[in-house]
Amino acid sequence: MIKLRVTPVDWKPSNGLILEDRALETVKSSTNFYVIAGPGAGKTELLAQRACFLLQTNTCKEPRKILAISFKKDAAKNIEERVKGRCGDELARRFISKTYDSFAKGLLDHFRKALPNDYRLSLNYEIASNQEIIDRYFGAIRSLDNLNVSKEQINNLKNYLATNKLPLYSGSSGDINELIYDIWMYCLKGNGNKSEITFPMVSRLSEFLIRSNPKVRSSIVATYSHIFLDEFQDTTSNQYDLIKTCFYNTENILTAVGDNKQRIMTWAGADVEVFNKFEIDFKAKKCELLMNYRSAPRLVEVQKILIKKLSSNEVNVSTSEKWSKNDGICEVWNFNNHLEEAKILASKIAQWINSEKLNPNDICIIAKQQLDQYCTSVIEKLNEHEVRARNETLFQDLISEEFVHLVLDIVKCSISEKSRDEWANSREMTRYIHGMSIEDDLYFTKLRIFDKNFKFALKEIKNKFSGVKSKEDLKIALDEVINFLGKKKLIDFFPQYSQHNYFEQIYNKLHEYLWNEYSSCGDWVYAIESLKGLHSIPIMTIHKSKGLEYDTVIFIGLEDDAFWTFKRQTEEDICAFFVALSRAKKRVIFTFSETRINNGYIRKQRRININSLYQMLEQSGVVDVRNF
DNA sequence: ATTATTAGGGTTTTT
DNA sequence: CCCTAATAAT
Repeated sequence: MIKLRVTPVDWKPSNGLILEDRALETVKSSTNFYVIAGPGAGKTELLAQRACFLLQTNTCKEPRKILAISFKKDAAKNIEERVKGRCGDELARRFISKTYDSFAKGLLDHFRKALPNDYRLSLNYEIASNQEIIDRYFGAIRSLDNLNVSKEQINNLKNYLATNKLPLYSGSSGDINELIYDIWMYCLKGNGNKSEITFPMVSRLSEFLIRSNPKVRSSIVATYSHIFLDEFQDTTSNQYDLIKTCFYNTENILTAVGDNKQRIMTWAGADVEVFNKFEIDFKAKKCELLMNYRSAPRLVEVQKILIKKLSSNEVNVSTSEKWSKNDGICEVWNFNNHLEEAKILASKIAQWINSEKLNPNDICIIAKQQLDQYCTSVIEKLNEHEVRARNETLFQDLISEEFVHLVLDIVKCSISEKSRDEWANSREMTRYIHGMSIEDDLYFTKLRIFDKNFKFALKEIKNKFSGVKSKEDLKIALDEVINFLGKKKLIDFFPQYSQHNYFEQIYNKLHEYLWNEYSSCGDWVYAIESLKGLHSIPIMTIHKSKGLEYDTVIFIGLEDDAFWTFKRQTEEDICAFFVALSRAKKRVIFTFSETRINNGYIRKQRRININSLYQMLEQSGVVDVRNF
């Protein structure tokens, strides 16, 4: 096979994308770098371009790889797709995009036997939540009585479990260190010889085994020549320790990107100092980007006021040339009560969808938290306008599963001829699952047979799905898909499904949710698209919205009650507000309602504690709308 | 049995 | 912060 190589000097960003000079420098950099850039600056795009540069110029020398680490599965998927799209599947095979947890767990599973004796883990260990482990420990092993530990320490116990590097200090009888040590030992010993640990513990074990085995470490160092770290501002000490143990004082080149003004996870353990640590430990150079390709100029003006407040220096953010100077709408809408709010929002949204030809998923409804309390009425009123809106949280864990995607792709391309992407994806995926390798001498013969079987299976699947009359029928049809893939092969390919009932849980949920969609429209293609969220307005918390963008954002409830943490963590809450605001490309509406139902009580809403947020809006010329 | 006090929840991802 | 549920005190 001929491989086209580009010299670093000749290399140009693909898709005609223009990068700021500084960004281009980072893309081609051969030193450790960190990129600080606000919303819409193209941080992820920069990483994708850099991956293309490294692969296309063979700066990341074959067969070495690029390791990209993100927090969320969809973010990891997103950057992987961009790289595939830019430089093709062949080169993208050396681009490994993972979440922190899958990276840590992958290492642990591969090198489990190299764990130091005291921290041996059973072969088929299980993942549990912090709370589960703590509850079970105090339920079965120990009472709280004979402990020399404060109440606060007990409350924060779940945060302490994986705070420190291994090996643990075993403490003295009854104190916090001994307690933590004992819980660790309880987890490792586990239930009937099956260890049970949490994800943060996975990370700690992984870090420990790499630190204590130079050979393991050097194999990681040799595998990856370049490392990308996305959303770096939210990195915890635990995660940073793992990265540092792997790559400190090596030839590997690291690139971290992030934005301190979008740090909204310190309450969950994000390390405020992480960029400084990175700068010192890895002698990393800093690069600041000052473009906002996402938001219209009026919205960027509002963002600038917040940036000034958060960083106490003026930042001159530029906007994309596609906008006119006065583009962008930011308003506060005031209502007497939540029903009036729901009614007016729904009719306005329906109007936008019709007059501006927006898709429902060009619009996002955001609340600080407790989506049921803030958004139920709007959903009802939107339904009256035949606009669907849904709490995205309820679907996220389902639709982010690779296996769910595969099943939906297979069903869609069996039903509809116009599904080339789905066909190509599911064919490739199924080939992998069935263990077909291009290195096999009989590959092409096998491929012919495979394609024949695949075609036949699609036909069978189509028949089954076309005949579905009830929820039970759907189960039979889905089983047909699983049988074709082979449940065992599926589990071998996606080892996470070997956890005791993880697979069943997801499969049952898929069955139920897909049935709900199908029974309301009677069309499989539409049902699948709906399940993926293509026909509804997503509703989410600020935290979920991080990293996403929409034409229009409606933030419901810019009120004291929603920002009950404001006094305690003012800066973090201003960041949260900034994140919500900066999701919008063209228009963002904040609502304030004089009263709101909370747990069945009508509560008067105020804007006293969060007055500084309103001041900033006012300062940037945002108007309070009262009459509609 | 009634009232006073206290603790907990509410923003998160991950195989 | 501010509501609820559980527990303690009267």
